[in-house]
Amino acid sequence: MALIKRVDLGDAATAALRDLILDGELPPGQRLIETELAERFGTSRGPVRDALADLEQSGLVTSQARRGSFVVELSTHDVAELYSLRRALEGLAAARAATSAGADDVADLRRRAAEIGAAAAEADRRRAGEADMEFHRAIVVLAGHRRLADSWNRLADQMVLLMRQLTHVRPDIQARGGDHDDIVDAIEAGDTERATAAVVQHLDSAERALMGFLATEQE
Amino acid sequence: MALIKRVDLGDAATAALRDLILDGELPPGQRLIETELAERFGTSRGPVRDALADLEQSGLVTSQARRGSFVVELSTHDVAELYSLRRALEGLAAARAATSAGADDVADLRRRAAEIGAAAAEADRRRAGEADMEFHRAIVVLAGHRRLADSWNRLADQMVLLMRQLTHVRPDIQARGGDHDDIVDAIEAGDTERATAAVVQHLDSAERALMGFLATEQE
DNA sequence: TCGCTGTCAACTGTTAACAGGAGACGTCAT
DNA sequence: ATGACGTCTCCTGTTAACAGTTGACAGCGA
Repeated sequence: MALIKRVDLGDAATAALRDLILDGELPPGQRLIETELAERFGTSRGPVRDALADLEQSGLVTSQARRGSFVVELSTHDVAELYSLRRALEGLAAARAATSAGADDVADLRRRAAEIGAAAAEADRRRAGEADMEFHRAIVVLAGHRRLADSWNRLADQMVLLMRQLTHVRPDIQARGGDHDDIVDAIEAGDTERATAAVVQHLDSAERALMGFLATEQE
Repeated sequence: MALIKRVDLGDAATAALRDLILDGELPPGQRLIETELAERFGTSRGPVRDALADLEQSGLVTSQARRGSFVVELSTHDVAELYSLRRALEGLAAARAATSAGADDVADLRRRAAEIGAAAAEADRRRAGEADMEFHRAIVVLAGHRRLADSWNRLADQMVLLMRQLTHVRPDIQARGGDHDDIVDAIEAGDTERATAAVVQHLDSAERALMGFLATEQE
């Protein structure tokens, strides 16, 4: 029995617009005109307004009253904010995951960590980046904390946009994996302190690598 | 020259609805009917929908598709989520505040801490609760971290709702101050580790007190 | 008495139309 | 040539109307 598709145009528009932005079709700084998007999606402006409001909360869009909406442009300052907040959130997530994860959860994490390595080995940066985000997302999900997940998801969208923004300029960034295993080990051992420390350190080095690249990139 | 008030009905409706909820006029579980609110605010349903969407992001309202919106009811599970996330966010905030706060910032914090004590001494729980939130908010603002502040503000709204929900049942909860001073001391000293630890410990004991109360309350 | 079915009212999701503000462009004066 | 002013167009904020769903309730049958 196939359920009948019961689309909510607002949600559909949100998903469609998010994809347009994250796929780079609408570049950072791009002005977003409600009527234009509505026509593109085949709806009226209502659902588009919903989508813009949603994505503003996700940090992908900024709105200026009576001026319009724009795809956000992330700066190095934003990178610093994103990573510092990720450390706080994912540190908590890893600790909780360490206490709650079962054997199959750990196996799943290992599989994901391996996927990152495999993609990196093939120099498939796109796939490696996505696998990396999925690895981190899996830990957040394991934490079993709705509000934590909500906050993290907003950052995740911005991270994808950030990567898009960077690889567009020069596709050279990707955290070499490796310490993903440390994280999984700590979670498997149920060691909350070490799990937190491993995640924090991992994110720290990722940020440093990114910042170093941006520094050389900018002058 | 007084600026001409340039109201955005959407924002105004959000503020109005938030006040209605946080003042307890719309109790937890209350069904929120768009047309009713629109009439109450003297607008059409558009701005009301904006407000509902906003407050859903803030965690004050839940929406079920085609079923309507409701004021959220917070459970002990939600309390646990709120406090664990607050520890993560405010721990980071305190650390950043410790590195960035100037002498006048510290003085401001001391003033706020004293206000909490004063209100508590007069057994004015309402005022003490508000002063407490403002103290914590001040630290978050000092952190100078937009995304952190955004995440925290969502939780803050839910905290106010939580207090409203509880003091309505039995107005007996209020974290006795005291360790607020420890937090300020650490920030003044510029000691990030201690600042984080002080905030975490403060929130930890506040949560325990609250949970203990809820445990006795429920049976 | 209990369960099923069909009707009905209410409310949400969606659309189309209206009004005012903001920026762009051309014109005019200096 | 340059700057100020006025017009004009486009777009957002807002409103009102339309259509489909949901839950409730009454009536019917077992």
